[in-house]
This record gives sequence, structure tokens and C-alpha cells, in this order.
Amino acid sequence: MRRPTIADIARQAGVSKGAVSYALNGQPGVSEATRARILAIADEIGWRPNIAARALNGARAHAVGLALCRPARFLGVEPFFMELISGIEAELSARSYALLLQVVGDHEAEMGVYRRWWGEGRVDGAILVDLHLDDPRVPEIEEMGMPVVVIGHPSAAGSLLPVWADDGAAVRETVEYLAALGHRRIARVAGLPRLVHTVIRDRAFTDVCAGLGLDVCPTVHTDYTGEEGARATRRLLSSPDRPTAVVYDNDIMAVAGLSVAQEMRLDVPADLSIVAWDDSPLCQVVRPPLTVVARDIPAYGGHAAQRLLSLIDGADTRPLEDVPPRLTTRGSTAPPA
Amino acid sequence: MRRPTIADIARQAGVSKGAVSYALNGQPGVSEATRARILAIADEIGWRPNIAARALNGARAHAVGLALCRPARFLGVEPFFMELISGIEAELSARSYALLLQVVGDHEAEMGVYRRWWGEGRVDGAILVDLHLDDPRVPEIEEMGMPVVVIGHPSAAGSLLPVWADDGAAVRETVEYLAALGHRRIARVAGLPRLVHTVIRDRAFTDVCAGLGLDVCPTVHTDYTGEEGARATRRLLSSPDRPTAVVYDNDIMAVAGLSVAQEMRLDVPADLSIVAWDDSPLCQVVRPPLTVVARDIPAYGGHAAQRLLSLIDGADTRPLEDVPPRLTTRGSTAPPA
DNA sequence: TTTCGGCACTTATCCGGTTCAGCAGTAGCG
DNA sequence: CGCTACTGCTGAACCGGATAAGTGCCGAAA
Repeated sequence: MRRPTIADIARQAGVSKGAVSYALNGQPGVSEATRARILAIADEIGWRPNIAARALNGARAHAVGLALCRPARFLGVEPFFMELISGIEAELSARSYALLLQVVGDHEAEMGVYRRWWGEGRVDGAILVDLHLDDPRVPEIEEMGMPVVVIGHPSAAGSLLPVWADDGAAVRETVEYLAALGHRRIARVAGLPRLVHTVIRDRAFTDVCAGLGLDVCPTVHTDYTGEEGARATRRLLSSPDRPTAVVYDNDIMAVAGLSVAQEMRLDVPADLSIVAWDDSPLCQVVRPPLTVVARDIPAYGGHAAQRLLSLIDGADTRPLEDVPPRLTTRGSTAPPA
Repeated sequence: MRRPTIADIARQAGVSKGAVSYALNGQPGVSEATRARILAIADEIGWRPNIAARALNGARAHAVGLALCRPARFLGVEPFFMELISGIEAELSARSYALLLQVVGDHEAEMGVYRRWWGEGRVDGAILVDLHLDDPRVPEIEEMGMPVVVIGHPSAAGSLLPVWADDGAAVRETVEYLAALGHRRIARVAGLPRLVHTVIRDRAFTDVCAGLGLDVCPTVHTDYTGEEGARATRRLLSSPDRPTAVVYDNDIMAVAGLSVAQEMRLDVPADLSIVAWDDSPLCQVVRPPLTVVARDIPAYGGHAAQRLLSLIDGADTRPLEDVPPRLTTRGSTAPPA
């Protein structure tokens, strides 16, 4: 049951290893007749190139890495990562690249994983997600010299190649829509305050609220879990001048917020409008279905993968701004009572 | 910026490549003084073994594969896979194994991926999920000779190593609990009918209902999506002798069912009891929080990874029956009105 | 004093591909 | 006819590490 090698093919075809290599790689140097014979034999005995041997010759590892740095219980919650991964993969597998995945606990462990992968020659590059403010990973990766695409805003990506979407524009669209419905008190239940995209959304939210002359526009930060989303909602809805609309930073918190509102005998959307970030089946399954800021996450991941492969090939390395998220209105938003 | 090799270390230490190799691998053949000097140099210049070179010497690839064969949009929905993956990873990374992940569209593509990974020497083994009835993948993998752990029932795993949990027992526990509450008409909204675990749950459900002498116990099959869960629920609740309890095969369908019930002005749990399969933050966030059949999915994945690594090492290859899922009661179940 | 054993290394080979230099054979051309 | 140019192939080196087979040297036992 030994794996066949090009030496086996060479023996059967009665030529040298070199000739077999040329034939199998579409290189000139063998006649068409010989090439056809070699290919037929290779196919017959089920030969596959051994990537280890190829990689040894300075060739690509034909794999890229993705280390996710969130506790397992948070990862399972949001469809975001799974969708992102499938988008990345669709692109990678079309080019016969493999994805190495690892879930780690903290940034230090994450960097350890990247160092190992890169040092061992396991990957040709990686995708970095969840940028922090003053993210220590950026300078460390720059020093490593590993090709990396950052899913996040260019302002925090250093010299790494960013792929990002204009979250600010989506926040503005959402708030303007709510203001047009007549809402004057809009609250935001945001994610982790140290994440760059949270900061960007925070700033856009504050700016557009001020620009529209809205009354009070509190932002509450959470860890993205339903519990904290529920707690934040409870606090907001208990305040004297409670908001008439709440914008959430993910879907699970929005659903939790919806439950809290219904528990407090508030009608959604009559008494409270709710907007979720990132669409998911979840948002369409609850009553009323949630108005969401939707983006094509698999496409987003696919673009990142494309850019990374280009970067690895030494080609086109310009930053890519993806299409901005779009507001999709459903039953959870309406003019305030 | 070339990656350092043992030749670099040998040059700096003034010894041969062989000596360096012995020193770095803890083999006898070098003095402790030399070993220490070599290790210090290796550490200083940041040397890492090139896995490609190691693999070429017949060593392990130190990676295992997982190909998921479900459309991307279904994958993101259920926390199951993400939790399973993080559990697998926790075990793998502790042993410095990497996980190769690929999302594919159908079984044929999945087998292509396994063939390529195995043929190219990229992986030492793989984990197979979502067993079908008469699954064509089982005999094909048996023929390939790749070490594989199957997450699923032994009856369908052929000669591959199964890791499974007793779903039937959990179904029995659930139905008996509902019957003890006084329910006589219990329905089941199941997943894809071709999956082995669906069949096992189906049979257990029918058997225990018959054993308890319950009135009508319909099972409706779906594709696991919220839409189909909602549709099935609507149909069940519109029937003349509608069930007083529904057991769902995942969490998203249970939540969809809850919304449908509330839309139909049925009180949960007074008019309808609901049980979900697999716990998730989602189940705790909705009102009322859902009674669930819970299992420790990360642990499950971890056990599968352990078994696979044992199998690769040629050690302990007995099937593993994991702890059965346990019923966790919350607010969505009560005696029928 | 010789011999043997073992330590601490070196040298050479191998893994499975890629790639380059070289070398027949032949066709083209003056 | 002789020279060049090209085709189609061979042989060997090489990638980075593992490892079997030496080799030189020292100390202890006969």
C-alpha cells in the first residue's frame, strides 16, 4: 500500500525521473507521446504529488492559516466566523489551497501559532481578524515577514494588507433611517470596546447622532454574549428617558434584547425598534423578524482569501474596500408610538 | 530573512548537521555540553523544524483533516460544528497537531478532498461526520487505508473507529419526562431523514411513544433550517388533535417553533411544551428559555481527536461511547393545560 | 602493551520531488 | 559535408532533516 512516487512512474514508463517531472508539470522537455504515456501511467496508479517533497524545493506549502482568538463558547454563537470561513474556503479550494485553523485563547497563543506555522513552513500566509487598538500582533507579524491579510480597517493594519468594509457608513444609514422614522432617543449596544471596528462604529454613531441633533444616544459596551446584551437592554429600558430604538452589534444580543423588551411588556416595534448587526436565520425566525445591517460575509471572506493568494504570489497588493453593509428593514422597526 | 536550517546551526556551533539533529531531538550521540550549545544557538536564531523535510523521512504530517459537507448557510446556523471544532482543536493543539478544514458541497467533493489530502501526505488521518445510511464514504475510506474516526453510530461506521453518544437514551429520557408531566400527544421535528443519527432518534422516539401507550406521535423531517422548522410547527399546531409538546432536532428550529406558537397565540409552556436538541446561548436568551437535550460538544470533539491520534499512533483503537446527552429543564416545558 | 568498548562525533545516504547541465540524435542551412 | 540549433531525454545535485554506518580517541581491562 505504499504511495506511488514519480520513480515508480519512471520505471514503468522506461524514462528518467526528470522526464516524468517535466511531463507531469506541463513543462517543455518531453515529446507529446511520452507525456501522454506518463500521464496515463500516473493516473492509472493513482499518483499524487507529495507536497512535502515539493515544499522542500522552496515551493509553496499551499496552505494558509487562520487563528481565531475568542473563547470557544463565543465562537459558536455568532454565525459570522463560520460564514467567513466557508467564504475563505470556497476561494482557497478553487485554487487547491488548504486552510489551517486553530482556536486559541489569547493573542500570545495566537502569535505562537503563527510563529510555529510560519517557522515550520506549514503555511504561505495567514488571515488576521479582530484587530485591537494598538494591536501587538501587527508589528510582530511585520517582523516575521509572513504575508498576511487583515480583515479590518487600514488605519490599524500597519503595513499589512487590509480588507475592510465601511462600517461607519452602515451606522450612519441605520441612524438616519431611525431618525427619519421619528426616533429621537437611539441607543447602541456595542461589542468589545477594544476592537477597532467597535471604535469605528462608536465614533460614527456619536457623530451622526450629534449631526442629526438627536437627544441622547448612549453606547453600552458588552462582550457580545446574549446575557450582557440582555443586561444592557434592561438597563437602557429602565432609564427615565428610555430609548425608543436600540441598535445591536450582533444578532444574538438583538434577540436577547427583544426577549427583554417583550418581558417588560414593551411592544416591538411600537414601543421599541430593534436593529441587529449581521443577518442570520436567527433574525428571521423570531417575532417580529429583525431589521438588520446585513453583509455578504462569505463573499467578504472570499475577497480576503483572494487578496492573500495575490499577496503570496507577489501580485496585486492594494488594499480592498469591500461593499459596505446594507440596512435590511423587517418588522422590528417602526415609528415610535 | 531566510528561514534558519540545521545547517546554519551546525556552522555556528562548529559541528556537523548530524550532531545538530541528534542534539535537537534529544537523541544520544552528543555530549551534554555540545547539546546545550546547539540548543542555545537554535533558540537564538529562532530555528523551527521544517515539517516538509521531516515528513519526507516518513514522519507524520502532524495534521488531521476535517471536511464538512453542508452548505455554508446551514453551517453558520448551528453552533454544533464550531463547538465541535474548538473541542477537536483543543486536543490537537496540545499535541502540536494542526487541523485542516474544508467545507464542501457534496460527498463526492468530500472524498476528493480526502483523497488529495491523503495522497499528498498532508494529513495523517481524518474525522468523518454526518454519517448517512449506506454511506458510500465508509467503504471508500476503508479502501484508502487512511486512519479515520467517525463521529456517529458504530452500526454505520464499518471498520472505521466510531465515537458516539447514545441519542436513543436521550430521546427516551425526554419523552418519558414529557409523559410524566402528563403529555399524551408529543411530536418530533427531526432533521434530515438520511442521516444515521436522525434514524436512530426516530426509532427511539417511535419505540418509547409506543411503549408508553401515547396517543399520536408524528415525526416530521426537515433540513434543519428555521424556515422548515417553522413550517413543520405550523402544520403540527394546525392539526385537529394538535400535540401538546414538540421535540426539535436542533436549537434554531426550536426557536422558530417558539415564534410560530406565540404568533398563533399559544402560550409556551402552558399550551405547548418545547424541547430543543443541543444547548446554545440562543436557547437561554429567548423567552421562555428552552428546555434542551444538552451535550458537551467540545468534549465530544476532543474525545474524537484523542481517539484519532491514538489510531494514528497505532495504539488503543477501541470504539468510544461518550456520555449520553442529558435533559436540562428550563421554562419551556410544563404539564399541559 | 595490546586490545577492546564506548563515547562523541562525522560522513553518507535517503525521503520525493524540481531543476539544471549535459549529451545524443537529427534537422536545417550554407 | 560540416556546422549550428533544437528536440528529447538522462544524470546528478539539491531542498532540510533523520539516521545508519563509519571514525578517531580515550580509558579500562587483560
